[in-house]
Amino acid sequence: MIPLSKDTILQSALYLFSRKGYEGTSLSELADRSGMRKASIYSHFKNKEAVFWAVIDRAFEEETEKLSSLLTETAEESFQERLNRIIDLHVDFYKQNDEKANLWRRMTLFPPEAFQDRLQNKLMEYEQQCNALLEQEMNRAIKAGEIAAIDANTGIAMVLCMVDGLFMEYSYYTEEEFDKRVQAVKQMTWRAFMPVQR
Amino acid sequence: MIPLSKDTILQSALYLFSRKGYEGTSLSELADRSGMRKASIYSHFKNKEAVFWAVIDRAFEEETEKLSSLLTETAEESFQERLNRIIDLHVDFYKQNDEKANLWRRMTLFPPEAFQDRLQNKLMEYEQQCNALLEQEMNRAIKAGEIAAIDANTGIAMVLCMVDGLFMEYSYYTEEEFDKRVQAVKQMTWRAFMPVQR
DNA sequence: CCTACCGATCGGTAGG
DNA sequence: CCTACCGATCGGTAGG
Repeated sequence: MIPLSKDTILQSALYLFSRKGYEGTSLSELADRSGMRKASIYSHFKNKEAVFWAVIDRAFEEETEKLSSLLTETAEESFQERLNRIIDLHVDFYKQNDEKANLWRRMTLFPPEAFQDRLQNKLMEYEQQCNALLEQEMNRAIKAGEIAAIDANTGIAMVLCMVDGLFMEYSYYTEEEFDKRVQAVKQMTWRAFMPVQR
Repeated sequence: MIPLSKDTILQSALYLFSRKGYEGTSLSELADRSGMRKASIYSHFKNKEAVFWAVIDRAFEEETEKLSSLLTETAEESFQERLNRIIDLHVDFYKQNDEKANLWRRMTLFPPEAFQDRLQNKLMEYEQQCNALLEQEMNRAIKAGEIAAIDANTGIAMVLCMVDGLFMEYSYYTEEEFDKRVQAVKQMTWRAFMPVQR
């Protein structure tokens, strides 16, 4: 459906934008990597900005889709299982989509100035979905006595903070060290939620 | 001690590097902001790279100093207090040194390619100190029965992950929303550590 | 601290 | 998809 050479440009752009950022990637690098001359990129995209949005829109679509499938597919599972699932969804994303995860990291923290607002909107949409999944699940688990009676927003804030922390840490620890951290985080997160006698 | 105009360049460079990154900052911008011509920067620094390391070295020195004072000053306090202190040390840093914190964020995740190794070393030094403080304190608190008998490395991993998560979140939430998250994180972190009967 | 300049590279266009 | 080109800007230097 998408012409071969256009798709090649998009793949090369994902690679380069994730490693060098938008401003740090030149159209001639992009052309080299795509096996054509710089000017030829303009037969597929209006300008550099259009390449950017094509890459970003595609990446966001794929991830929001994954999250909403998780939402429907795991409706029957326990809180602890579902909690681990949402952590794993993110951890697997960091591990298996190295380039896309790194692009996400860049766009969250250091968006190109001119694109900041439009990117912020896209990120908020994603976070809303994540929040909804967790809130619904948390309230259900509290009622069932499966976890302690914590304020749902407090619990959600903590889970998302752990996910964000792992997100950062993945890019500067070795894979072995990172896996230890994921285990530690799951264990301690569950300790924070489990019901206790006081 | 440091000549006025040299210090002005360093301040401007911190401002610009934190907002636009190293490669994204041009020497002419830096000159404009410092109230001089581009060529004049070369009377104070050998080249752009030398400006970079002057900014970075200064920022790291200040932060490692703060951490080691905390280590000695709070020796008498309880685990929960000291845990909150180390979270606050970082949160206050994000809030009160906006530019420096943002520079730190950039250098952790997206270091300029050529400087990556030297930066990694500096960051590891800092993390070692943080680790040492927490490990010593955690083992003491476990022995005293003040917290549950968790593996120290597991506990440390969780605290650092929360701090890293807040680090990311500070740059994309409003201050009000962020403060709520800090409170939530402190509360849930303590729940994960407190001793329980099972 | 300045003016005046260097070669290299940037994003983008003309015209085919 | 190409060759050939544009004005603007980059980091850095000469010489004062």
